[in-house]
Formats: sequence, C-alpha cells, structure tokens
Amino acid sequence: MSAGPAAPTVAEDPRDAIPRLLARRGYRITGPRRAVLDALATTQEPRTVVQLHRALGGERVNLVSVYRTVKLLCDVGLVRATDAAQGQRRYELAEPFTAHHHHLICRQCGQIEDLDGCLLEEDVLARLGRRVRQSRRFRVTDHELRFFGICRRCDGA
Amino acid sequence: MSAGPAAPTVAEDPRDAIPRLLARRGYRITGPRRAVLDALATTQEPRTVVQLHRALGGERVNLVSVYRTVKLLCDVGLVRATDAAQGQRRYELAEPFTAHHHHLICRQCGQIEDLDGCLLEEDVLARLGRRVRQSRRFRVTDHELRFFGICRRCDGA
DNA sequence: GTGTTTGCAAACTTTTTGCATGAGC
DNA sequence: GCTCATGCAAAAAGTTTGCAAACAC
Repeated sequence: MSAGPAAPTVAEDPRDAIPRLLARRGYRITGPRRAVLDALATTQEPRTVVQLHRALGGERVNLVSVYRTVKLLCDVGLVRATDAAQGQRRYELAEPFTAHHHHLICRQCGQIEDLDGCLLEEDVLARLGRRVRQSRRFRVTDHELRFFGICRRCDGA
Repeated sequence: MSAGPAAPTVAEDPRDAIPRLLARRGYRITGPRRAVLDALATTQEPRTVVQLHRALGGERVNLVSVYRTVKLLCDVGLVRATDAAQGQRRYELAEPFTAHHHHLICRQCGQIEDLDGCLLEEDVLARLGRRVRQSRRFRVTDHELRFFGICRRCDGA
C-alpha cells in the first residue's frame, strides 16, 4: 500500500500504470476509460477509434467517449497517433508502455503491423538529430520508420 | 558554355512528363488536371487537398475535382499520400518526380518539411527488406523515415 | 457534495457519389 | 461524335461540441 520505489526498468502493465498516472494528474478513473485502455493494451497494432469502439463489445461505451478518451490520452502523452497511408488516424500506447518499434503498412488494404525493435543505430540517429537541429533548427524528439508494401493476404499467395 | 546537362538521369519537369504518362494510359489532359499538377509541382512540402485547392487560386477548379485528380494520380502511382501526425492526408509527387527524401514533422503545429536525401544505407535497407519478407511474408516496396519534434517557429526561440 | 465525465443529439469537417452538362481526343 | 471529365448538389464518413444527467472522489 505504500508508494513503491520508482522502478525505472521494464514497464509494468499499462492497465495499472496509466490509471495511476491519470489519477496523479487529477483525472478520474472511470469505466469507459478503463475499457478504452484495455482495448489499447490488448492489441499489437495501432487501431482506429472505430476499431477500439468495436473492441469494447459488451461494455456499451459511447463512440464519443472513445474519441474523448483517446484525445485525453494523447494530450497527456500516454498514447500516440500513427496514421496509415490510407487516411484514418490510428492510435497505440506511447513508448514507455510499448517497446520502440516500427510499422509495416500494406499499400493495398491499409493494414498496419508492428515490426519489433528499432533498426537504426543509436549513433546514426544522434548524428542526424544534431545535423537537423543545426541546419533546420528543428528539435527532433522521436522518429518513426515505416515500410510500405504488400502484405501476405493481399499478395495473392 | 557547357551545353551538357549537369545531372545525367535527373527527371524532367513533372508538368511535362506526367501529362504524357496520363495520356499514354488513355486519360485526358484537362485544365483542372494541369492545375492540380502545377500546384503539386511547385511546392517542396506535402499538401492537403484543401491547400492544393487554395493554391489553384484563379483557376476556379471545383474542390471535388481536386479530390478526384489527386485520387487518380495516386492510383496511377504518380502521387503519394504522406499523412501528418495531425491527421489530414497530404500529397506529394511520387518518387520518379521528386528526389527520395524524408520528413520533419512538428508535433505542435503539424507542419511538414522535407529532409533531402535518404539517410539509410542501401545495404541496411536491403537486408531489412529480405528479413521482413521471410519472417512476415511482407513485400516491402518503399519506406519512409519521419522525424518528429518541434519546429523553429513553435520552439519559441 | 462537488466538479468531472458520460451519453445523447446535433453541428461541423472531410471525402465520396449521382447525374446532367461540357470538353478532350 | 463519342466518351470521359467536370461541376453542382447531396450523401456518407469521420470528428467535435453543448448540455443535462450520472458518477468518481
């Protein structure tokens, strides 16, 4: 029951950690918020608001509340938007709660898959960040590498 | 003095090349299509349909026609969608007509800048493509590297 | 009990579609 | 001249807002 030592190592279950973070900021932990969080935590791939809403199934949460919850989580930095080439915005848990990774995006059906791990070397990224900061005065905070192509389902195989 | 072109294989003006490619495929070369093409060819950064429409200015082209033209050009592969973190879809000329490059995206204002050149090594990409193809049966056709952060205007400085 | 959050309805934005007129080849 | 492309209106899809009731703290 006492506040534990901040274990800065591997992230715990986001379904415990995120409510705590929200509460600490003064937000209330409600059914709809837990439900949306669950839907976000139980998938490997970025989901649209409608997909999240559908995933709630029996929970009977209003679509608008899903929009609002996702927006809240994004504002607070716990969720990130990663949009497909096809247009709909998709959301996934932000980095402390999800391992750094990149995406495979099918040009045909728009499906997004996660590609575990970062393929870019630390030092290459650092060098680039410095370069961009000097030449463009753009302060890089993070990056994303996306691979486009044809997924196995669309490939006819 | 030297009459020789400095760069051997650099693409010619897309405003000439693209209409020819469209015509070869049986599409008609119309005012609205030329206008949208102009708007795409005269910018360094990916634009939304509304921005393209605004850029047409005096041309008096219907917004719907801009949508349709952009969609046509995408379908034929001459234009690519690259959407911002903020949600709106943005379009730019595809690779034969624009040098391979990546993007700087401001998390605050959504502005997208081009970052010339590709920063990834050829062989690294090739290795990755092979790996993904085998393990996920995903056929990579192209990639995009995006850097997120704060642009100079939003950085207050 | 108090103030935040939810659900519902409705507004608003973005994108697509149907159809008659107009333009390219 | 025969189609294909455009403009207009309207529909569909996606997202946001206002407000009273419900719930977390």
